[in-house]
Amino acid sequence: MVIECRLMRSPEELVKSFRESGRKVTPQREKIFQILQGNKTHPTAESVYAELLREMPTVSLKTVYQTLHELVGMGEISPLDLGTGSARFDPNQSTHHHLVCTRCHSVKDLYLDIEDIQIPGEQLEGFDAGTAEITFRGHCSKCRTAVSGQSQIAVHQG
Amino acid sequence: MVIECRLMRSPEELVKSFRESGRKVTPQREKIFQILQGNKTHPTAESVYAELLREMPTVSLKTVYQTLHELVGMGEISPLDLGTGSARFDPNQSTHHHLVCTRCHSVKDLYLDIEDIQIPGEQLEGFDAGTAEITFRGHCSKCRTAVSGQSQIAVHQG
DNA sequence: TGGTAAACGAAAATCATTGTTTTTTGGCCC
DNA sequence: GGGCCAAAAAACAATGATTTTCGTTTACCA
Repeated sequence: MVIECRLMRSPEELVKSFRESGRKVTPQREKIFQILQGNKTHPTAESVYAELLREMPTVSLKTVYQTLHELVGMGEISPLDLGTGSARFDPNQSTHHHLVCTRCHSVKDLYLDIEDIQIPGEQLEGFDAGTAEITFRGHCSKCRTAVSGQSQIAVHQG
Repeated sequence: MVIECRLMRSPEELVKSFRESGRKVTPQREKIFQILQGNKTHPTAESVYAELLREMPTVSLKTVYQTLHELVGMGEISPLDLGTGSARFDPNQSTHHHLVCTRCHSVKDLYLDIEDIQIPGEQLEGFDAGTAEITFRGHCSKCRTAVSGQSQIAVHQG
């Protein structure tokens, strides 16, 4: 499997693309583009909002959601539901999978060179599978230490 | 990879287990055990509640959530976040994956006989991956027909 | 059979997200 | 540069899923 690199376009290109598709470009939107560019933290709407607030104290969360949805619709970012409570958005559009820490909810990208997974036909029952995401769950290095440390005083928890 | 079969224990065994661990057994809980046993619909808390209501009109949703969480904590059922809006619970604890219909949100179990997936060490960075779930997204046979039919009148939507 | 901690039910609270309404503004026309 | 108008923003109410709170009831061990 060849891994191809597809990142979200640059803020400048997005501005152009927004205008071309009849969308308007506002300072709020431009700033959101910048926050997302090259962002590898798999931000939630809330975390984008928090960063945006630092420069635009009156911006509303609704605006963030709306812009993120526009970007998803245009195929610039991917929505991600990793079971961490809120939706995440990923400007990295390359084929990749995720490591999710079940303790601190951090997410790390994973590039796997795996063969296409074969699904036995009798189990498909006419299902048309377009995408396959693999989510690995466990503990990140930080939490692994924290958990083993913690277990000495709270063995019976969890 | 050998697929081993681990189902939720029977209602009778769960009653015993609840008592042994200091938990109390109420009629509400017993009924929830029965609803879950052998259930392959990946029910949400809400759908368990709906079924429970038929026999116990005064039961509260809170009771359902509490009991489901107890069962998750005891390892009898698995919580499942498949991006369908609400958490689902699966009494089937065998290693399996899921087909999720992006249109009607139905979920189907999938038993894949795949090798353990190798993660390149340099990408792991000390991460300790315990589980790997593969989620296939696409359209179930019903929705496949529905979607292609619909597209003739609403080509520009979506 | 009674005491007590656990579980229950009802309703309010919370969290993530979406709708609604009113006001503001980007981008085109002159 | 000023005006227009639909799109976007802001403020805020509303929704759906889940959790908290709190007063009441109940399982179960003594």
